[in-house]
Amino acid sequence: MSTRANYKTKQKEILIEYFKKTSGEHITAGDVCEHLRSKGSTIGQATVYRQLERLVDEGIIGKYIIDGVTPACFEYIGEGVHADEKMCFHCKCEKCGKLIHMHCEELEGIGEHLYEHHGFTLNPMRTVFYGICEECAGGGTQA
Amino acid sequence: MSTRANYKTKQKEILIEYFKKTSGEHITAGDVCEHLRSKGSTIGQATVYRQLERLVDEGIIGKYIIDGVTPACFEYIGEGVHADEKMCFHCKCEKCGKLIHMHCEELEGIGEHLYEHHGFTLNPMRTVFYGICEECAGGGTQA
DNA sequence: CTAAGTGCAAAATGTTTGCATACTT
DNA sequence: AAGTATGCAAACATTTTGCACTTAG
Repeated sequence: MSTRANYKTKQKEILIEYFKKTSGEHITAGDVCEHLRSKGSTIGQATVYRQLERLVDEGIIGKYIIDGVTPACFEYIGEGVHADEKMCFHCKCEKCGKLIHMHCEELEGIGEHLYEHHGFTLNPMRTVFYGICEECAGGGTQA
Repeated sequence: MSTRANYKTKQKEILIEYFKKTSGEHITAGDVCEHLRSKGSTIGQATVYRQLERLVDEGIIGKYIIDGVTPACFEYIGEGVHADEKMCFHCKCEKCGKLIHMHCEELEGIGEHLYEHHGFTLNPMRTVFYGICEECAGGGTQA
């Protein structure tokens, strides 16, 4: 957990740039590879995965596991900034598959509750709420 | 979503029995196959996966996605009973990998909150909270 | 008898790993 | 120069799928 040499490589820069640019979007490892390929600045997928993992560790991006079949997706968080400031939660609709961002103070409370009452330090970055989104629930039948 | 003939097959019975018996435990598809193999009543893994999916649909078992690499795990919920009664949440420790059951009324509140304020119908069955468990956080260095 | 479920094995997919090479410091 | 990151391709693990056969209704 500390064997992090952290060289400043071109590939890492590119990845960070890409995530910074797509801030707010959910990017999969595949998306990254594809995007890079189309940009000419190809990066081996092994490197992509390795750097992604590292960037998550460094808190630069967040990783969200959707369902284990669908590839995990990543999202820019910030470089120096700490996530506490945004505390962004995610909700995944089980019907339409949509991933919803959610900024909510009430929800932030659960983090505290979990800590105070259960000794569990919640990582909102990785936690995804599953359920049915408004459209799918109310709307009725959907795609 | 309704092409469910639902025959009463031996395999299905066996699976339900197994989950009923292991109520409270987290079982992976692999666990099921392995267990069955050792019991002599082998069931093709394709069937296991297919039935597991079905049982989840029927609300007999719940499915929990852990990290996308680790196999998904399942857990008995009940046959006639509806999950609302137990509202069991799960917390996954990112360090030791432990999956913690959690019965908590406070947390149940978030379901309501999500619905009332965000129109999102939470599925506690599939939602897993990620973070660091008490032992790993307080204890210090761990396995 | 007909439709549905089963089982085998192969396929598909996302992610990880080994090793030689290129690059950072 | 020494150590790290990269890249390719093969390896892995889990889950899905095709198809012939068996079973439930």
